[in-house]
Amino acid sequence: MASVTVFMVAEKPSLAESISKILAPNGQYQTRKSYTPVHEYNGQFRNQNARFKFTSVTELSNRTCIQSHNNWDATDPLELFTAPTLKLEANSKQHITKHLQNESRGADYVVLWLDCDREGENICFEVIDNVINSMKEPQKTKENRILRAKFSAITHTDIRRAMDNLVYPNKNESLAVDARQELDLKIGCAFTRFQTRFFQGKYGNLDSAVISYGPCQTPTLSFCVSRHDQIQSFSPEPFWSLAVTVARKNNNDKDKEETLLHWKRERVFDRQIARIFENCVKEANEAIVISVKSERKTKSRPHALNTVELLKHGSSALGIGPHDMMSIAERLYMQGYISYPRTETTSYPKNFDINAVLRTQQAHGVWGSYASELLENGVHKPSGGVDVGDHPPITPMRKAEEGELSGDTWRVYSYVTRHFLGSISPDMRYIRTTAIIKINNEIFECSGSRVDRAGFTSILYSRTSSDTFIPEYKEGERLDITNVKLTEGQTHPPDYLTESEVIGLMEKHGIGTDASIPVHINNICQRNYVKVEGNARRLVPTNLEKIDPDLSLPTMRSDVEKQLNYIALGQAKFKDVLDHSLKLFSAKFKYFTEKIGEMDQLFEATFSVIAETGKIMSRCGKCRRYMKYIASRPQRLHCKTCDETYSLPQNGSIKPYKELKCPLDDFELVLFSTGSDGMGYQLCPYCYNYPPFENISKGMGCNKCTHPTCPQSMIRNTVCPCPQAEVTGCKGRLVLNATLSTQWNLCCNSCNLVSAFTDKLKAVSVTKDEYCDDCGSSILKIEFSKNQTREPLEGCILCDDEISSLLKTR
DNA sequence: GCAAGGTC
Repeated sequence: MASVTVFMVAEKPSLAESISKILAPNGQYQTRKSYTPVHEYNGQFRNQNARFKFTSVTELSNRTCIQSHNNWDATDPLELFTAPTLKLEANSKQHITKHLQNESRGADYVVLWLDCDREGENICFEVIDNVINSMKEPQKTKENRILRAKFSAITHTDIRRAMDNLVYPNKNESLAVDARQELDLKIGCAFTRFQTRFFQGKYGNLDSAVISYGPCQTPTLSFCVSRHDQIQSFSPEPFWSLAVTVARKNNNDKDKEETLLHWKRERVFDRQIARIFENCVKEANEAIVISVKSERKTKSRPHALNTVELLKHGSSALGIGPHDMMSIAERLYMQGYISYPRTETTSYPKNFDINAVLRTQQAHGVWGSYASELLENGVHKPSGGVDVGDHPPITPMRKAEEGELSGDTWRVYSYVTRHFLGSISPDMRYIRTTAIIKINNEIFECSGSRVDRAGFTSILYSRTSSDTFIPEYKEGERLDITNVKLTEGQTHPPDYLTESEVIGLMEKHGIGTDASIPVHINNICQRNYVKVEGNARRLVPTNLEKIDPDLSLPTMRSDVEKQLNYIALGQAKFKDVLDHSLKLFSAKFKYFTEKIGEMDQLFEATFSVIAETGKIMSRCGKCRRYMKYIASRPQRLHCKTCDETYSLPQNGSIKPYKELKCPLDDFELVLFSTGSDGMGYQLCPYCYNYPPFENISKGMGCNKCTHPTCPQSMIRNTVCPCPQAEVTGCKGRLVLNATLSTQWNLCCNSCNLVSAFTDKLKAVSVTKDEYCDDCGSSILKIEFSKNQTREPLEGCILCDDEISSLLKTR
């Protein structure tokens, strides 16, 4: 019988392996090392003998970039909304692309085992793009040979069922993700650039390199800010409360217990009225017990552990921030101590072998006997929780003793294991007794509770809740009043949100995912919008937090999500939704830029205007007055008279330099030193050129070898693009310079006009003996720095729009 | 230098 090849792809290596284990006959397969491992086995597929090849992707995701609009200075942010976007390969993607192409060569079928959510569907289509041309008979394959496995848990039944019911990938769901990516990118970039530029040009002590905006990070920040506003606008109110103690009659003095009662009215806000109540109680001779009730109560064991719960507990109880928590959990997972730490699921899947996990902990030095007891007496099946079908809950995978893991790693492992044990332990049971006591006509109560069965609390908490006792009162019993006191208090504002509360709010409003919540919180901390304070880890906004309220509502995200849903369900076209949303946000953006004056007033209250900050540094080449140096990030120079801000190289110190002037533009030079090598560079803050200037200004050509027509430097045939050329008759030629390694610029050797590349470029060179067909200028080759992932450009500096858009002329 | 979403 003929044999077919079935090529299968999972989202990560661990999944390819565990699914192979389930599907391969007798769990037997061969593993071959490649970019990611490939598992192979023989079996049956659609009644044919088949060779299965199962591999995975890791970092396939494409990055979307906005072509030719990377220059912050040359692009109006509003243009970003209509600019074309590009899907570009991440560096390491080249390997995975090749890997997929090689491994799928000659395949008859492709089965996609990517996570069953929209992101997964989107990756399906990326995989398809990469394998389609390697498959046997590519033109025929599209419809019925590329198949999607839909699974919700990594269990035998679920995986087998998925294999027997293969479907087709859903293009609409994938398109919804494409739309989200494009929207997030364009909106994020436009607002971030505008905000950053606007405020950095104006204020001196903004302590952040960038003032970012995003549909997740901004609402996250706004939770913290609205609590801050509540606290600021809070005015305390005085209140009065009655504290009454009673004691049983007929008791000897020595064991006469006094019990503090709780006033049913709690407190009143009027002093006069409080006095009336106080007198009313003071007039009474005794208190009467009206009723005594005992109730059995239970506190339920926790659901199985998911990521959000782990993060919340980490922050509130262990003092470990979400970002650190994830890297610790990641490490524990990689070393095989715990299961996959990114999951939303809070209930153990049906086939989850709880006892097997328990057995791994039986010999544990701390909780081994507890685990054994559970095994003997039977576990308490967890109730409630949801199986989202992504990954099983977070559980321990193998035993680790305290000495084996260090510090926080051990504390996290210990919590994961205790939580697991707690989630299958009996509920906590306690008895609560409440006595209602009347004094004149005022009602008081007191209550106590006694733990009947500690249940899960004995393993999950280091301290189990202790009992509180009250005397065994009887109905109708009369008590002595031993003390009546009117106490005065003040209402307090709510406290700042704890990190744990913010995580809860994000989850509730659907902001971010289990994987990205720590990233968003980390972002707003790192960019100085909030600070984590105290052991309780409360997020307190800094001065940077004032953003337009309309744009920071958590509903911003969910409204967009609604639109995206229509795409996913096939009820709306990708383009229509995208156009609609882009138009909407572009209108919001226009409104925002017009209204920024109002926001500005808020800023003026907390920040000093740039002209009033900084220290005097060097003279401006235009007005000849002194400019001020602003040290807060990003360091820059500001000229008050011209109202201009000039950027400086970062990560180094700036000093005045001998009052020497740049021959090109009259700006005074500064000394830039990085400290690490102790070397200083003399630098013109305006054109970024550095000595020897005399060569440039004399039109001598190369500023390295000083040769007037050095081929390395001179763009031989390129006339100066200076706008005054026709008037001034400038016939200069351009000289190519590089200053401070990445700042490339072109300088006219006659009129000294400088055009600088503001993007970070790896290299700019002149293509030898190639000239533009239209104007005869030299052809320029531009290579971008690594992190830009842009293809090199080649073209004429005067005629090629893309190249000239990279240049800013000063 | 800018988003958010996956993965390592």
